Amino acid sequence: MMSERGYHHGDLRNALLVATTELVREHGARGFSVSEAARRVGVSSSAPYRHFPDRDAMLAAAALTGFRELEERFASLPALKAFTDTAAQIATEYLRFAREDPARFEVMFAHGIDKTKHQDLLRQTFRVQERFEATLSRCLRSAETTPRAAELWSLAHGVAALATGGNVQHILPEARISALADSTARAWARGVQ
Amino acid sequence: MMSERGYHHGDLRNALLVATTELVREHGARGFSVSEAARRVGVSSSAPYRHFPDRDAMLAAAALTGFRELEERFASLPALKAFTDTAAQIATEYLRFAREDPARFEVMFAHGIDKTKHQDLLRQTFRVQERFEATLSRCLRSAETTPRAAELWSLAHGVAALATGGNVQHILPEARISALADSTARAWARGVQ
DNA sequence: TCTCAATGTGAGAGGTTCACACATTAGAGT
DNA sequence: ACTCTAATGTGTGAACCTCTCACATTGAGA
Repeated sequence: MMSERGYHHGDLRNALLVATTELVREHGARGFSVSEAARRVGVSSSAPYRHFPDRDAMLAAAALTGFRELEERFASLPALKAFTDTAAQIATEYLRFAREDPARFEVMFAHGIDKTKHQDLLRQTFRVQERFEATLSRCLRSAETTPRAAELWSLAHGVAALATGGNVQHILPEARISALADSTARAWARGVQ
Repeated sequence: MMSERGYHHGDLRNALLVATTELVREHGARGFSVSEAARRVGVSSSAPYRHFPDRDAMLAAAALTGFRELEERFASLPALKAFTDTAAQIATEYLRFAREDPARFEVMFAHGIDKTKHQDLLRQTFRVQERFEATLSRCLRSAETTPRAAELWSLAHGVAALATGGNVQHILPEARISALADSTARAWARGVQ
C-alpha cells in the first residue's frame, strides 16, 4: 500500500470530493459511504475525517459543487428577448441539469443535510436564486422580480424532481417529459404578464 | 420482557408502520432504523423482517400511507367553479400537506426507494394524478387534461419541495411562502386558458 | 537543522442490516 | 378434544457502517 504516493496524499480533500460525487452518481446518496470513498482514493477509512467533520459534510460539499455548476450553467445561457422564451429556457435547462445526475440533484435538496449548519450551501442556493432574478429582470415588466423568480424556480424544480423521481414516467411518455418543463413554464409566463 | 403481550404481538405489521412514520417524522428518513422501530414496539430487532423484506420496504409502506392520505385530502376538497381558484386550491393544499410532515413528504418522493420495485406505491401515485385530472376536468376547457394535471402537479410539488427543504426561507419571508403556491398556480392557470 | 502542526494510520467502541436456526403458538383438520 | 403445521417472534452472528483516539510520518518555517 501507499506505493506511488508517499505517506501524505497531497490533495486528499479534493480527491475525496470527486470520489463522493462519483459514488453518489453510481449508488445514490444512501449507497455512499465514507469508507468506500476512502477505499477508492486509497487511504485509510479514518483519513477523510481530517478534512470533513462527518459523512454529511462530504455530501454537503458535493451538493455545493452542484449548486456552483448550476449557477454557471444559467450564467452561460444565451439571452433571449421574450419573457416566455426565457422562462421556458430556464426551466428546460434546470430539468436537463437534474437528469444528467439525478442522485446528486437529490442530494442538493435533501432534507437530511441541515442547510443552516452548512452556511456555504445556503449562500450558494441564494446565488442561484439571484441568477434567476437577474435573468428574468431583463425581460420582465414588473417590480416584483424576487417572488417571480421564486415562482419560476419552484415550477422548474417541481418538474425536475418529479421527472427524476420516476413519478411521471408512467403518466406521460418520455417524449412528453422533456416538453413538460417547457409547457409549464410557458403557461406560467403567459399568466404573469 | 413480553409481559402484557404474550409471545405473538397480534398486530405487529401495523404497529411497525405507525412506529416507522413516527420515527421518520421525528428524526427524518436517515434517522429511521429498523432496530429502533422494533425497540419502540417492544419486539426483537429481527421480528420486523417477518413483515417487511427490508428497511426500504418499511419506508415504502410509510410512503404509501402518505399517498393514500394525500389522495383522500384532495377528494374531500370543496368543488370550486373557477379554474384559477381550483388550481390555487390544489397547490395550496399540496403545500399544506407537505409542511405538516416534511420528512414523510420527502420519503414519498425519495429517489432511494425504487418505485418499479414497489408497484403499489406506483399505483397510488398514479391515483393521485388521476385525482388531479378529475378535479381539473370539471372546470378546464381543454381536451388535454392529463398533461395539464401533470403541469399543476409539478408546480405544486416544486413549491412544496423547496419550502420544506428550507431553500426559500432566506429569500422570501414566511408569510410570502404560503402565498407562493397560490400565486404560482394562479399565474399558470391564467396562462393555460 | 530542528521542531511542530498538519495529515495519515490502526485499533476499537458502538451502531446498523439482514440471514439463519430455533422457539412458540394460533388455528385448521381430524 | 387433539394434533400438527404454518406463521410469527427470538437470539446469535457476520459483515458492514460512522466516528474517536492514540500514535506515526513528514513538509515547511524558525
